Amino acid sequence: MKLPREFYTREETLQIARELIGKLLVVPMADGTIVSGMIVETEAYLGAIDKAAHSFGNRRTKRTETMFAVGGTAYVFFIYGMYYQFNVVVGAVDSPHAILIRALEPIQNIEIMREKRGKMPDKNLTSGPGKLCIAMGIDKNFNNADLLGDKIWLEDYKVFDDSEIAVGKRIGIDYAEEFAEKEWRFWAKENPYVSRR
DNA sequence: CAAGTGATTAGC
DNA sequence: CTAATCACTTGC
Repeated sequence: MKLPREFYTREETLQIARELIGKLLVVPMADGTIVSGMIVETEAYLGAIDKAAHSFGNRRTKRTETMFAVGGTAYVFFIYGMYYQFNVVVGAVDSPHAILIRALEPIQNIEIMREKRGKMPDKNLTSGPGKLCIAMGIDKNFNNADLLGDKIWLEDYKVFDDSEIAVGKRIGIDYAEEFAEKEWRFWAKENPYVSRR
C-alpha cells in the first residue's frame, strides 16, 4: 500500500526522515517488472535554514524548483558528472524540505539490479545514493514525479524501533559550516547495506 | 588515495 | 560568456 499524502506533508522533516527507515521504495521497470528495496539510510535537508540544502535561504532556481513542490514529490538531481541522487520532498508547497535516500536493502528482483550495476558483490548494489539510483533505474526523468503515482512510490514494509536506528552527521557537506555538524542522518543499525566510508 | 565527469550556478 | 563547484564512486 502506498504511503498517503499526509505522511509527506507534515512539517516534522527529521521525524519523517527517521520514519522512512524500513519503508519500501518501489519502481516498475519498462516491462512492468517490479524492483524494490527497503530504505536503510536517510539524510534530512531542512530547506530555508539549512546551509547544506540546495534550497538554503529559499533559493529558487531551475534545479531547486522541485523542492518547493508539495510533500510526496520526487526530487532527482545529477551530480559529479555521473550520478543521480533520489530525494523525497516533504512539507507543504513552498516549504522546500527534502530527504535524501542514501541506501537500500534490495528486496524484489535483485537480479535486475545486478544487471544494471554490472559485476558487483550484492552488498555494493545499493549501498550509496548514486549506486541505488543506477540499480533502480532512477534518472532525471523521475524528477518531479508524484510519489502517489505509478512511476515510483513508497510503501510500508518493516517497522524499526528507535533503539534500532542510529543517528549521526551527514556526509559530504563539509562546506556547510555549522550545519555540517548537525546529526540529521539516520540509518538502520548493523545493516550491511548502509553506505560505508 | 585521487581523478573523472558534466550540469548547474554565480559572477563577470 | 566563463570558470568553479559538487548531497559520489571506483580503481589505482
